[in-house]
Amino acid sequence: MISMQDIADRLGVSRSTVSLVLSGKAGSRVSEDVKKKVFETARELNYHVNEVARSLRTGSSRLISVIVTDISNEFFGRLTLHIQEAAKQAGYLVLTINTNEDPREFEEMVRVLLSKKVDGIIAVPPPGGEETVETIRSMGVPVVTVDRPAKDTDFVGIDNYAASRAAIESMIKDGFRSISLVALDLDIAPLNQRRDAYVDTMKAHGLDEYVDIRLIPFGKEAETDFIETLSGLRTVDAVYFTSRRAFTQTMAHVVWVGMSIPDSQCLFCFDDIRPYLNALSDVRFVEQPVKEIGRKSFELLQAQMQGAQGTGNYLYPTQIITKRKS
Amino acid sequence: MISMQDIADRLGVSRSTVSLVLSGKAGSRVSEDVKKKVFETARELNYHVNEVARSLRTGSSRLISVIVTDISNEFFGRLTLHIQEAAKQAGYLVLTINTNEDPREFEEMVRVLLSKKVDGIIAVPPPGGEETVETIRSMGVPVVTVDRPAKDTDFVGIDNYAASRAAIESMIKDGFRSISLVALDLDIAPLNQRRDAYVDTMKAHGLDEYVDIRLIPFGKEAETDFIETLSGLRTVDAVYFTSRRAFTQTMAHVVWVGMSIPDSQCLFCFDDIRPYLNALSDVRFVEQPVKEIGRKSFELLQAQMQGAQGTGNYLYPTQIITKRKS
DNA sequence: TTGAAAGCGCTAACAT
DNA sequence: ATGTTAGCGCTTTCAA
Repeated sequence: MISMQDIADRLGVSRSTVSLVLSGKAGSRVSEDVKKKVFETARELNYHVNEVARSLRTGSSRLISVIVTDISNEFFGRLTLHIQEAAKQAGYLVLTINTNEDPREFEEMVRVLLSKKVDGIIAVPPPGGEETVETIRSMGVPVVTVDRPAKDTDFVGIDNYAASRAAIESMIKDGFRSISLVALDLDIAPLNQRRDAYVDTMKAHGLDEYVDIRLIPFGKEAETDFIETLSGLRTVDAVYFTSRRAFTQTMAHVVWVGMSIPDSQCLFCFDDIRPYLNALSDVRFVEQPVKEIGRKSFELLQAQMQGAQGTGNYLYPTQIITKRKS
Repeated sequence: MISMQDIADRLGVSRSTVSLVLSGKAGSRVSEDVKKKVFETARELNYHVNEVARSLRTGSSRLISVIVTDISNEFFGRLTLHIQEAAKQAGYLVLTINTNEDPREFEEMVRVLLSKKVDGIIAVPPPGGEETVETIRSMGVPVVTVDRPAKDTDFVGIDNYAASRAAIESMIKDGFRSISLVALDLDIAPLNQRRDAYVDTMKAHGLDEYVDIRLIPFGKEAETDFIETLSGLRTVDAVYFTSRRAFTQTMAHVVWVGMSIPDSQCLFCFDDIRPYLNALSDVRFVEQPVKEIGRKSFELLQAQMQGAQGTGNYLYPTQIITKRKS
């Protein structure tokens, strides 16, 4: 492996001179002549800086981590994508981590990441992950939470309650009365808020009797798990899915249990299901500005890495998309 | 920051002793008494090993990279997930990279990764990325390609030609004759092979006159780009999408241009579209064993990291899933 | 304008 | 059973 020493030896200069030149910090401290020779020799020898050594010396790894619950979930995939784009611009590489909604995995991976000396962490904390977020903070490592807030940290997300209320009201306004809710059986803030807004809004409109909550067992795939969840769902006016995962899992199973979806039924999903717009007669969904959320979270992390305090909440507006088959 | 030296000072032993104990390499070389004290003190001081220093010293970063074209694409999201799971088991962290199908980004990021001293790279090479793969190899860094093969490297994927032929034959067998193909306008091996198999199979069955290829401009989102692609598509017996992205983009736009999908039409997609099974009358798709592909690619990388040569092709069988609305 | 020297935190060969 | 020492490749202060 070629090191700066090799270049220095070749040219009969010291390795500090080479370092100065190659890291662009030479300014007028090194003669143009020497500079040119250093660059030439570096190219000739096919020299590449060893970032590990640099990290050890400078104390900065130029590595951040994005911790999500499941990278194969399209929402988190996009979120990660946009954070990566922003990070790349700023010269950071990103370590992605999946916690699978497990606080122990979260904690374990954070420990590893801190050992790896990441410069910052953007996390979607799993249920019960609050202390781990606190650990990160207490180690003096910048941290931003996304999608689910945590105490005393920058948070970027949406107002789930308000967005969910708007969703329910859009359906009620169009005359749907018996609206059932389908959700993953998962105790996380966004899903809880969406559920609460559903209940409150239904009650506010005198539709108490139609409140109907069905939970999909999380992490299971067996068809039998769905039988109960789906039972009688055909007869309601509308179905409200509180996450895309809830929607796609239901859609994937609905057919296996011999169900079909009535043309008159309205399907409302929290999160983008644009590709389904054509296939069903009345589909609506809440769109989160995931690109903005991703970019903002990196921006906040970067601010913290430059010394900012970081205890703000940044809520983005959502949008309801509606399309009825004509 | 607490270092091994701090622990050594506290106990009046040398830091090599501490290192030996903490890295589990002590064996019988250090007395049980000292071992216990070292562990205790480490806990007390809340010591965590500095992996950067360790990497510099050992020459191994315990970091690998997964380079895909787009992490927000569900197929690649799942692939990444499964690689991460395998990597975590083996004690590696993974840096994910998006190339956006751009060979220049691919090359640039590989340069950065090599500087970061990653122990290995699993890549989905973008079109024109062959030399960059060669660069990785020439630097002596283990590399495995997935989804798209490259010369002289381990490759994991499927037999796209055979799978595509089987897809077309399944439709022909059921009496569909005018079968149109919709694909992303992208010059990459898997898509080309799927297209070739389509043409060949149609011809082999005397359906030359129905061969009809429609390309979706890659990376554009404007509705106008789809008008031409979709024109007249309503009248064919079946539509064959050579990737999920082609399918979802089409489905998302079909409705905006005032189209609908006839009940008699068969939609066939390369890649899992299970959630759509219910929504359309005759949907079929090719399923890739993405979990196996992911795990195998890490396994091969690991073998290379342990000294294996690595020039094998590993093709996995695919499966056709069919569901008609009853 | 350049060089010498120290040191980041760790490991491992070699002594004792 | 434990300590000494050298050094991984780099940056940075201080001296020349």
